[in-house]
Amino acid sequence: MTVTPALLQTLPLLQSLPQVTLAELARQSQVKVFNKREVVLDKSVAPQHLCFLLDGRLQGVDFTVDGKEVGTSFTDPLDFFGELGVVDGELHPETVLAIAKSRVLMIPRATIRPMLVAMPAMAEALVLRLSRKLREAHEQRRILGLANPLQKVCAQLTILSRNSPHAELIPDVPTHQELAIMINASRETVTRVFQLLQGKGLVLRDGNHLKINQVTILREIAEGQREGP
Amino acid sequence: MTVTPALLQTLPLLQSLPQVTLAELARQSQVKVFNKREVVLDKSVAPQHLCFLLDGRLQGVDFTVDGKEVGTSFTDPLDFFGELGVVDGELHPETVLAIAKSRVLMIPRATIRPMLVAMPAMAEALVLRLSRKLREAHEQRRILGLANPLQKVCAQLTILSRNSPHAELIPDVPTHQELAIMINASRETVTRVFQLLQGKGLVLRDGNHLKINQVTILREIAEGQREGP
DNA sequence: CGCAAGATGTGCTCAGGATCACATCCGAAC
DNA sequence: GTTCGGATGTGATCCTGAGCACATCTTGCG
Repeated sequence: MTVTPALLQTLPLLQSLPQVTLAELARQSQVKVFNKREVVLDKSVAPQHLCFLLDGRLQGVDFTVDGKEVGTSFTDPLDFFGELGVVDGELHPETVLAIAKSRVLMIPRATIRPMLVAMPAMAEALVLRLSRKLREAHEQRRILGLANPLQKVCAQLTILSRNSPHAELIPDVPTHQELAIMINASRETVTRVFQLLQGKGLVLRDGNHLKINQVTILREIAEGQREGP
Repeated sequence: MTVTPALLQTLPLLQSLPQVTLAELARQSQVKVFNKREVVLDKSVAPQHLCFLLDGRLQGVDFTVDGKEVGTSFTDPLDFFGELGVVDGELHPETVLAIAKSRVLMIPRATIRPMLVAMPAMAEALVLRLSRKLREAHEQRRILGLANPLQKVCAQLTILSRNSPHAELIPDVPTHQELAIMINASRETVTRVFQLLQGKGLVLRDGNHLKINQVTILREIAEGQREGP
């Protein structure tokens, strides 16, 4: 698949670049398609590309020695990932998996890294995004401190909904298992929470998507201001 | 207390700066002393300073509505914090508390922010440090997925020891309560784990410090490769 | 030196969620 | 349409760590 400068310009990180640079980047970039469950980036390798998710959904996961999985992040379309390895040359801290069919744009490290440090506008955009990622990590950590699985699920759904183009609809919604590892809960517990939420008409499964009826109520439950028995 | 350029030069982030700039920064900076349990940075305010910990130890904490506390990070001497607000102007995501008597150097946002974006060497240093903070957040998240409190405590101690000047000695060691909120455990559980570790002679409390006998063994326990019955 | 506050140590109880074991259900591929 | 693998739904059991209630030990401080 060919990459056009116009496509690159839709990516927030690259918006400050002049057309000529975009054209050059486009020539060096490639797009790969990943099916559900395919590995996009492995924990044991140093990423050689800065990656942008065009569509679909990815999840960052990590494994403990006994095989248990923890989830650290979801990637939404247009966001980038793999930047840690690009920046410092170290390994990627987590494995990135496709949890829905996804298209990923990849720009070689050798091309993009010099720009990231030499062009102040790009450096600033990178710093701002890294800062937001840190804020997201804090927020995710906060969820893990919540009192019960109901609150945790609601908090996680709130985040997913906030990052969606339409707040009331979460596209390519993660499976119960994928949600479970994000909030340190078992798959069955997440299923039981969903039964409760669906019973109350707060969420509705629609094929690959999840409709949220009132995000506000979910947020209130997450905050512990509303009960769910 | 007066701030000297020589002091500033000991800080990794500022090492690339010329003497004249350091002198100017020194004039604008101040050092504050915080006693144990004092608030260094509040979650509800946008930081107006880039802060460097000179000595002591700080902890980032967050609160849930029901008053429960979660801990997100420890700050070791010479590291900086408060950069998120400096960079993007938003609120600081966590409250930073002194958990030991600490000295903090503060540089006004208005002075330092322009340098951070305009000087490529500083921008790169900032990007590298933000990247490392993200890696640290991932690692902390990983700990929360471990199977039992013994493993979690050992993993946390391993990190503290790794960041110490001497791997075998953790200065200003956090209290059981402070450790507990980092690993999502109760204070009592952490106490019981410490009893076990001390009984085996793996760690030794020495006033404000903690001596670690063999970091390797701790790491093995954290990895689940060694039992602790 | 003695006091008070905070930190640590320890037993007991109990609930909540992990785990296991299945029974559906659904959707993609053929 | 059929089939099959993954996803979801649900009960029963068990066990760990939270929570409570104290006792004891440190430490800073007047």
